[in-house]
Amino acid sequence: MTLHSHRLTDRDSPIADDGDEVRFCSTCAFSGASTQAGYDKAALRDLHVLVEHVGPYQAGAHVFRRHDPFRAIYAVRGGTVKTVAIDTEGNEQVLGFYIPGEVVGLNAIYPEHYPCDAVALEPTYFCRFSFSAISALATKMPGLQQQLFRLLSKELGMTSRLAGDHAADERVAAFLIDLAERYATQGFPARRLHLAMSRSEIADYLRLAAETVSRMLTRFRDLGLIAIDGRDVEILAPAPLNELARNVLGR
Amino acid sequence: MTLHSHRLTDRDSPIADDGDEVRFCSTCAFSGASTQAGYDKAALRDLHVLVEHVGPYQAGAHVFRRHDPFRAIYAVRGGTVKTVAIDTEGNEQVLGFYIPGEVVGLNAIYPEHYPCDAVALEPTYFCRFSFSAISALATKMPGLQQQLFRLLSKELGMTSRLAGDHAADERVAAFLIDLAERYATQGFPARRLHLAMSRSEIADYLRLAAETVSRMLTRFRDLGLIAIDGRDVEILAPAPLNELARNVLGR
DNA sequence: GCTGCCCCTTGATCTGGATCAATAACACCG
DNA sequence: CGGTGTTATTGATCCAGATCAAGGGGCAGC
Repeated sequence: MTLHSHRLTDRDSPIADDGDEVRFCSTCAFSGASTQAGYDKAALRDLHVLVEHVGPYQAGAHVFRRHDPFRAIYAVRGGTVKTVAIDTEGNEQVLGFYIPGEVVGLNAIYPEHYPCDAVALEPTYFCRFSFSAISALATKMPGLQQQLFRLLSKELGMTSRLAGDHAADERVAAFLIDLAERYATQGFPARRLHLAMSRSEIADYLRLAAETVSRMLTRFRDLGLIAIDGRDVEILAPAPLNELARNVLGR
Repeated sequence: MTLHSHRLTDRDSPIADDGDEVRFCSTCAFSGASTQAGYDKAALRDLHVLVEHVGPYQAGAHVFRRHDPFRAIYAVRGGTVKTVAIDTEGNEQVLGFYIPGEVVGLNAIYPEHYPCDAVALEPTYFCRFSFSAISALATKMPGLQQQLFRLLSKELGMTSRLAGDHAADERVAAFLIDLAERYATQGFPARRLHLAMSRSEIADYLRLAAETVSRMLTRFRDLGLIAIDGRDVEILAPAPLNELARNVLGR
């Protein structure tokens, strides 16, 4: 039905048609910005004008690197990205995974340099927005300003929930539930999901060992909560998973 | 020299004089907003008009509670606050400590309800800003908008650094260094700090047990890195502490 | 000055998840 | 196809920090 669910089944045309700008934007992270506070045609055109479509970035390619000067934020159009901070001992710390409709780079506003790397996990396309341009535009478009505030606040909430000390099973359950919900928001089926990231990347995100993630998934499978086929996961029993995830997701 | 350092030595007059609005604002979280993009006198007056001075909140008093509808953000004027999320098992999860010049409540923008409690740790005063009013004003005052973005992004960075998996000694060192630096930013002496929070609150913030925090402080003392007198801490050897804190603080 | 209540420290044990180690299941490619 | 590198699973052991337990110390109220 939507562009995104279409993409899931048609890997040969992985991005939305750029021709129809308005329809394109309805699937994007800033869709709410225009419709919210009354539809300002001119402002909406400004938003479309300042966007640059970039990609594809192949799996493993860097979208930006730590210490690069902050210029732009990236809305994922298709594909998946991770943001990673690598500490002095070389441990990878995954800060987040971003799927279509989500925005990468907001944590660079304050330091004015990206504090982490952004790496594509599969061929990935973005809308790139110059931050100075989009914040200038936000001045004329209260809905856009509001949307930026909301995006930042949302990510803040997500990050602090992840920061809590939770048992491994709760973390893994929360990861699955959260990802499934985010895909659902973008119009993907809510029960089946494809993990673009490795077990070890999930572990680096959840602050667990890859072995622990694997064990938890196996346990969930043995309990009949999920079905696993490599990186394809089907959620069979959302209720008990939600129960596990509850504390992590703050409900 | 500044109002804040004055307060440290004069506990009887714990807040800045409200009479001199401009001087007051020069110590506040939004000081950069006005001076940044050219000084707009009218806009600055708007900012002063929309602020409400609230407090004191006594130690233990709630500033807002989880699930309260989000209306305002609070800039700490004097005192200390913690934000806390309490999970279903009753474990306290401290999300942050806020000292004068810092802003509480930004994580409520997206959910539109406060996702945590805010509790004063000592008698505490705030500037309260209606969020709808301040974001409306931000539209006319690019510097203010920028400041809000920066505050959100800064907190995002802080939270995700805390979320990393770091050893207990690294966490505690980072806590001390970070707090000392934040006090220093506000004009307090950089080497001596008074902890407004208990060991157990520090532990709930760092995701450690209170006993572990205590042991780490003792270890640092035995190593000659700090001097401890109850809740007063003096940093004797910043270099090794910084070294420990490095990975946590992302340097 | 005494009493009760926290908060803090210190010591002794326990445990969840990390780490180490060994296969197993792939995917890619010549 | 089989070979090779990568990713995932499963089992065995270990350890940092949690938990349990027992004082010690400050301070408010009486």
